[in-house]
Amino acid sequence: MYQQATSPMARIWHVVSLIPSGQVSTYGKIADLAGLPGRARYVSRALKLAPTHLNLSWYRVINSQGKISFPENTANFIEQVQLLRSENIKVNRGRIDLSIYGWQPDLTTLMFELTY
DNA sequence: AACATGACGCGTC
DNA sequence: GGACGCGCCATGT
Repeated sequence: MYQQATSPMARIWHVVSLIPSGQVSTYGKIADLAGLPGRARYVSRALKLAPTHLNLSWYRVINSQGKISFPENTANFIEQVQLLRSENIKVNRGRIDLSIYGWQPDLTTLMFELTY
């Protein structure tokens, strides 16, 4: 908002770290909040490249259709389902109800946490 | 330099 | 819902 103090990827990681437990967000929404509208694909790349020491809750990010983006029957898919369910999120065939679990960041969060 | 590839999104049919 | 097409752009070949 005042300057690009951090790299685009670092901003993405930051935003993802703000998603509360038990809730999910989407690639596109994360991109918007990170100041990268239209860059959903970049978010997926950022998650893949995220250093493990960040302990990022990558599994809280799904696609805009409310579905897990990994193909079913892949290790990643299985793991994501387990992690989501461990936070009491209902997952049916890779689908999550965004109207129930979708993260709705409030103004306070945006103003005090996203002042790049 | 040129082309292909994504943990994507959106409009259209 | 599903299947395309197109936009997006950093990376890899």
